[in-house]
Amino acid sequence: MRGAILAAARSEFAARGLKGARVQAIAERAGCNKQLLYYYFGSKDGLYRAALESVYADIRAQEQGLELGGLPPADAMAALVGFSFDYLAAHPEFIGLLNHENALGAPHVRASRAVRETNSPLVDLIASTLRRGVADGLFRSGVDPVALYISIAGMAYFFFSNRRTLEAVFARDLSASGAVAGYRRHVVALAMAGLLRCGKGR
Amino acid sequence: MRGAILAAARSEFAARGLKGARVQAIAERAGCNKQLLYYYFGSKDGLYRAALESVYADIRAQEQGLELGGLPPADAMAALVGFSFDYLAAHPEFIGLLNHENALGAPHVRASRAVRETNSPLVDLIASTLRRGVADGLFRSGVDPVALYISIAGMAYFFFSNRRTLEAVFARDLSASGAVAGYRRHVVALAMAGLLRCGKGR
Amino acid sequence: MRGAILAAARSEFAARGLKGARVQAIAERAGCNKQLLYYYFGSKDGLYRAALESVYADIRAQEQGLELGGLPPADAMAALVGFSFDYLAAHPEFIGLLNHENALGAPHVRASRAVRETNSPLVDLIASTLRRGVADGLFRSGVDPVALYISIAGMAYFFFSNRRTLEAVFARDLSASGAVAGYRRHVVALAMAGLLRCGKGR
Amino acid sequence: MRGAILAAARSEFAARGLKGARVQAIAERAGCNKQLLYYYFGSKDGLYRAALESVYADIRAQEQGLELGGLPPADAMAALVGFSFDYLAAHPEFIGLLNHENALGAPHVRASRAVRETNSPLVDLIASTLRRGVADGLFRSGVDPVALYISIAGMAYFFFSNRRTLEAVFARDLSASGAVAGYRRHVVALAMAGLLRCGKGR
DNA sequence: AATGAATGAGAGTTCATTCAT
DNA sequence: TATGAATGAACTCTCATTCAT
Repeated sequence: MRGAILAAARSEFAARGLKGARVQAIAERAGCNKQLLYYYFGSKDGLYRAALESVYADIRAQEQGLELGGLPPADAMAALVGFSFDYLAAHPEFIGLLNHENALGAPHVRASRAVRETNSPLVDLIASTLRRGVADGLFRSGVDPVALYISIAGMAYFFFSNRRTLEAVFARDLSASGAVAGYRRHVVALAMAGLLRCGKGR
Repeated sequence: MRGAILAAARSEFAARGLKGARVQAIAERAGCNKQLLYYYFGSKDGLYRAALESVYADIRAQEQGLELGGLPPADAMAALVGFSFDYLAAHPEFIGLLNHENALGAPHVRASRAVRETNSPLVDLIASTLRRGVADGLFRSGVDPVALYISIAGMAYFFFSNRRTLEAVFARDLSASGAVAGYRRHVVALAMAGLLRCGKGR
Repeated sequence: MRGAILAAARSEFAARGLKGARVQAIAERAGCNKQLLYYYFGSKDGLYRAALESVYADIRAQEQGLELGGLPPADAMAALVGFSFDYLAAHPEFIGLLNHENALGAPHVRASRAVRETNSPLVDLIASTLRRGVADGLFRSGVDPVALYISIAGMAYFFFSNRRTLEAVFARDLSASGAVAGYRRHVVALAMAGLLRCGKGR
Repeated sequence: MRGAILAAARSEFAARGLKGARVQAIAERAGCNKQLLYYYFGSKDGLYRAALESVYADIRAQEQGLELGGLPPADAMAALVGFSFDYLAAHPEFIGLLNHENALGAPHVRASRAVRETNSPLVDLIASTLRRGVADGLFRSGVDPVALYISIAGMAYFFFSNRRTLEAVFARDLSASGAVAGYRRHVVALAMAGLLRCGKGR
């Protein structure tokens, strides 16, 4: 039951934010009554924090499953870009929660030790892959791994996060599987071309 | 007074979204009382729509001011990337409004003819610049202008939109002017390197 | 214009009562703006009083037009009953205004000299007709003219005033002209039979 | 508590109508806070419907308690007229609710199955009593029972419903117990005389 | 673990009315 | 005579939360 409440909370908070979400709606989705949420999580805010931590825990688990050390740097980097894209494609709730949390100024993420420690493994992975690629004479040097992570994630994140307005202003269906796949190729190509030294790897 | 209300609404809706924003707070910021909002805009929703259209009208005006036709393709493209970045840096309200609108599924943007017709000029500019660059043998061919716009905008948008959580998980200050300038250089470099054919333009 | 406002006010107050009526709606019906109502009538309440007095003035004028002195008592009485019925049939606004005024405890009617003096002519007419009929041996004696007026008016008033609920609970259309005419015959017959001494007049 | 709210609602809606009634006032009369009304009845409108149905249920119950089958037709009819009068005398809330409901066009009564089925027993009682009286040669024939019900009820209803304006225009106290009793006698006499064939029953 | 009853705080909206022109 | 701008006062309704069971 606790798990069901948490899952319902993730959806509801992702869709409507902390204040916009309705305790009643979460209870209904979870198939229980409101008071049980208080029994388990103390308050709406407590439930929100738990939901937020649970999505960060999930992405951390997935990232730690990545085994790219054995791959050549270019393949490893392409896999990383693809993973970032695919994870966001598969987890719209993660995007919704982050957007609302950022709108609030991210106080809960700041306050949560568990969350703060989440993304480091991915940046480490990027840093080491970059180093290997530079050492091989394959990648441009001087690329900041954090900046690279942000730009790679941003290309995918913005596509999914702002899909509805983009569809409206460009009069394009960006939800069709073909459109998503096409954009994924574009992102991987742009990122790889942006990293590779000329004359190499193509 | 009407203008003051609209400006206050832009801030408040950007910060808290349609439901989260308080009519009272908007009135206070505008220096009038709540009822005047209803007098001018009919409802909270009507005011929200007006605020949304006003920010789109603003960005359209700025984009139409861009005169890149006379520049060489590479310079034009670099200017475009820079403009996208700088506009978002200067207009956090635009980001806030868009995020909340997307969280709702973008019904107001869909419904607004004025907004739907907004972004085309920029994509046309990208498309013609790309064509010129490809004709010069400078840019890779086969790049979709809409995808390119989304990826360029996304790199900047995500940085500003998710700055707070990124600061928390990477334990970095991304708000310092140096950090912003550094990331801007990264984005321009990555985008240009991603577009140029090798051996050209560098 | 003043007349148009008054007519609009009669409809609106009849339909919704003093508090339920909207100043804005009255102005729209009259084809002017709200502020003009204040210019002419000072306040919503002042307009209400004017509307109330105008309908009472109208019914008084109509009643005073009745010339029944020359008719035989039975004919005169039948004409009176018919007139009461027909007036209410033709003036639903009168009914609406009276209902709402009574719901308030009739403070405006009490306060208005003009209104207080309205109905006397009709009761005088009833009283004299009754007297003549009793003198002729035609009518029962001992009938109170005020009570008679109330019962005669009530039979018609209730029919028109409560028509909608009566239609619902009796599943009958009471608005068709046949239904109204049938009920009118019933009322006249019942009243006349109730007044006549037996063996007389039939 | 639910019952207390319903009773308070009956008074308040009867006195001021659906829109005129104040939720706050109902709550105060019931001795609870506003929100509890919403908890039990969902909305002001829902509470209004419940109040309306409860008064109809009450009058139905009272009517069904009438046992007139064993009385001679004239006595039965006189009892019926008296009952109608006395019920209205004792239940001013019923009158207030009906007046306001009719002013709205009776949408709630129309929509409520429970209410629509209410009044039939009384009309059946009138119809059978009329038949018995006609068969005995006592009553006039050709009297429509529904019309008879409306006229009988109307004589009483109008007296109570419009008492305040009648008092004002006739400068009479119609609220004194003597006045009410006198009018009651008048109504019973007029109705019975209106029904009886001449030479019978007197 | 689960639920009906109850409440304080606050939100959006409506409306009569006034003022300046 | 006519109108745009502005406001105080209320009103309905929603919501997170608590308590007793």
